[in-house]
Amino acid sequence: MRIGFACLAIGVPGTAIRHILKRSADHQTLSDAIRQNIKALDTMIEYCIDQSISLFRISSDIIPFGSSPLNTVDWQKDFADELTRIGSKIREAGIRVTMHPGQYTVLNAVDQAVVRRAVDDLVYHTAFLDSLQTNADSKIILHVGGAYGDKNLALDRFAEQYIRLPGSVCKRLVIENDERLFNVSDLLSLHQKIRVPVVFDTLHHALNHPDTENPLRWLLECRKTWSESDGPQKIHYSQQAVDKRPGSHTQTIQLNTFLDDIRSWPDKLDVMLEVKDKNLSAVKCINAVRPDRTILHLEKEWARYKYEVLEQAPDVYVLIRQLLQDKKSYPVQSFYQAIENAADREVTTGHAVNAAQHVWGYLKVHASEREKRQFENQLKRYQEGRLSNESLKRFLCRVASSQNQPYLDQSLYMRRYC
DNA sequence: TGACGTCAAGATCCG
DNA sequence: CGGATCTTGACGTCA
Repeated sequence: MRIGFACLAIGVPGTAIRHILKRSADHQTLSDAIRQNIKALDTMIEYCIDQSISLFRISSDIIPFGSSPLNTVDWQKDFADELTRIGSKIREAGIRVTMHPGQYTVLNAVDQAVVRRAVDDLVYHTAFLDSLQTNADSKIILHVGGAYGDKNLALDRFAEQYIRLPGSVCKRLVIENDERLFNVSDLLSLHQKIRVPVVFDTLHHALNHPDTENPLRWLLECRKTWSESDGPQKIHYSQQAVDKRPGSHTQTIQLNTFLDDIRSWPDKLDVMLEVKDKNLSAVKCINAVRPDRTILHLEKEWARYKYEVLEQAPDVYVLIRQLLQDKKSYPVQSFYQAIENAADREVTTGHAVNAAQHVWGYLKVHASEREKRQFENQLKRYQEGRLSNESLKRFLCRVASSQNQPYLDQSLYMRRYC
């Protein structure tokens, strides 16, 4: 089983995608952003290789206004060398990259102008994957679109538009069940007509399924829609956030639930996680399913999580340190269970002060007298409620960056503030 | 006409 | 002036 994540990596410097607003989308701005975004993709692929993540969704915003006449940049030509280089890296590492146009790309619309824009968008996504020269398993995932009062007519319109698409687009296009209109049964009937592979989305299925829910049965039905050249069957997996709108994704993947859910699944399967903490959940789930993992992998994870856990729950911090003492063990489930528990705690001022002082312990060695005074002052202001936790961390993050402390730089404690 | 989703750009506020 | 914090954007459908 391969497990991947979508679009952005938390706590990985240099992977942020730049977004451009319409009103500032001039040639130079777009060109600069595209150069930066392609560089960010390269960094992201390096990260995937380093973490042995073999499934990754590239953000549709990698080329801002990629399918709009607003974009006058000939990016395929201007960045051909770099794109080819990244593509080779992806192929050599055996990474499967995919893309997923959003809810606003509606191929089955009644309005022909909307259909034209949807086609343009699919052509753009295809052009991007083609520019990397990835093979046919590198897919573009699309929802069927709107119902317009008659689901069957809407499905027919999708099929009509599909057969008109350029072959290069069809080669990559796959369809996904959605949470409201088109369930997995609708998609399988569409497959009967146009042979397009079906991505099974577990949470959408739970919210919108045919008479029999039985997820495993439908997962296996969808499996039949994937041919050899399409690559391994791909599914989307997410969990429902409690007390949120049905369909809202959780902050992190609950590992125990995930392991329960995958128990009956075939081994040769690509699972794209849809979750707020992105790469963090991907690494977690990979560590839990791969047989080649050792406690060294958990220690590496601990280095990233520890200050965050210390801030949330010092007792859990102590517990995890004990958990990692036996170097012959591999307590992956208890380790992540403890981290998930810590994340559910309220951060108290006392704990936050304790964590900040702990981090400062590393920084003060190389800090200037001025920075030392600043820290004492910031900490005092935080304790008095005159400074936010965020501001305090931002200060620590600035000092850590200036000291070039990658260990702290990449700590999740700092992730939102660097 | 606003909700839906998403998160950074852009705007504005504040010391 | 620079950093912190709030608001908007960009898309199409549907209630």
